[in-house]
Amino acid sequence: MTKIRKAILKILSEDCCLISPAVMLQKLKSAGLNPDRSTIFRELSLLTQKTITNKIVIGDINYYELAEDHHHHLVCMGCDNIAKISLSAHLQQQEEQIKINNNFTVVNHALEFYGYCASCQDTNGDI
Amino acid sequence: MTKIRKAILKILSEDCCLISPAVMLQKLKSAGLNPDRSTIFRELSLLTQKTITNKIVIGDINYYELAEDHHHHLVCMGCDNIAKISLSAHLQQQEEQIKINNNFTVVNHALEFYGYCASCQDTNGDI
DNA sequence: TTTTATGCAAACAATTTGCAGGTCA
DNA sequence: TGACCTGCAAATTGTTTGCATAAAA
Repeated sequence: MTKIRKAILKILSEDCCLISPAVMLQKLKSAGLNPDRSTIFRELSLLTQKTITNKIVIGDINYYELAEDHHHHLVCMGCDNIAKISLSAHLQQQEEQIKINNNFTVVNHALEFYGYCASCQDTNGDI
Repeated sequence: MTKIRKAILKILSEDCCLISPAVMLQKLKSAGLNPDRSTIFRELSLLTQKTITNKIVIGDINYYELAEDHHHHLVCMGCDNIAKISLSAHLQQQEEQIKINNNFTVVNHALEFYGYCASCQDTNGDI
């Protein structure tokens, strides 16, 4: 448990939602650390390998989030903002069906909704 | 409507599921064309921009698929195979709820389930 | 002390861009 | 013709790797 790893885990738990390697680097710098980029890539992929974090790709950017805090995302195509929502209960049903119908054991899922948030709906007229 | 664009659309409709830029290049070569990589990137992002295709990222690989043939994916973490399934009816309900609860207008979504297919379950014991 | 993590520099791969020439309507 | 498409080469970005040093167990 090194300084950098501890700081990364702290940032992940505070920021609670998605964070990219680049932003992680910024935040570590703000916290007084100055790690190499490669260290961050190595650390985040290690954490993902250990299923402590999940990796999610949205619009060409790789994001990481704590696996324990599972949820889904509303991605605004107007302002690129990403909000959280949670539909896990419904998907759990689906996953049971998938086990039965497809003989496929689901261990994880990713669900993103793309569209327009309240303010971008206004900007673009009534979509 | 150029030769290359026509060929790309043909390949997309035949292969029906996900296709990466690299594989698209291979298939175009098999079809007797020899386009530059940049042409493929340009073409696929143009098609995506026109919402003719959707871009999906699974395991660090960018895939494209025809938007009209919408479905979801079962991604096997053992053998990396990707299968299609469809749960659209169920998600439509969710999208209406999102409109009401979050004032967010959904125009598209991506849903991938990660887990183990029938044969990989056997290989890994009873997961 | 033995393993594991880190920084640095170099290597890599996928994608993007500028530009000049070619193609399509 | 005028707009768009294409190939080529170069640039850019995000990520990975090898190796020597430093820190952790």
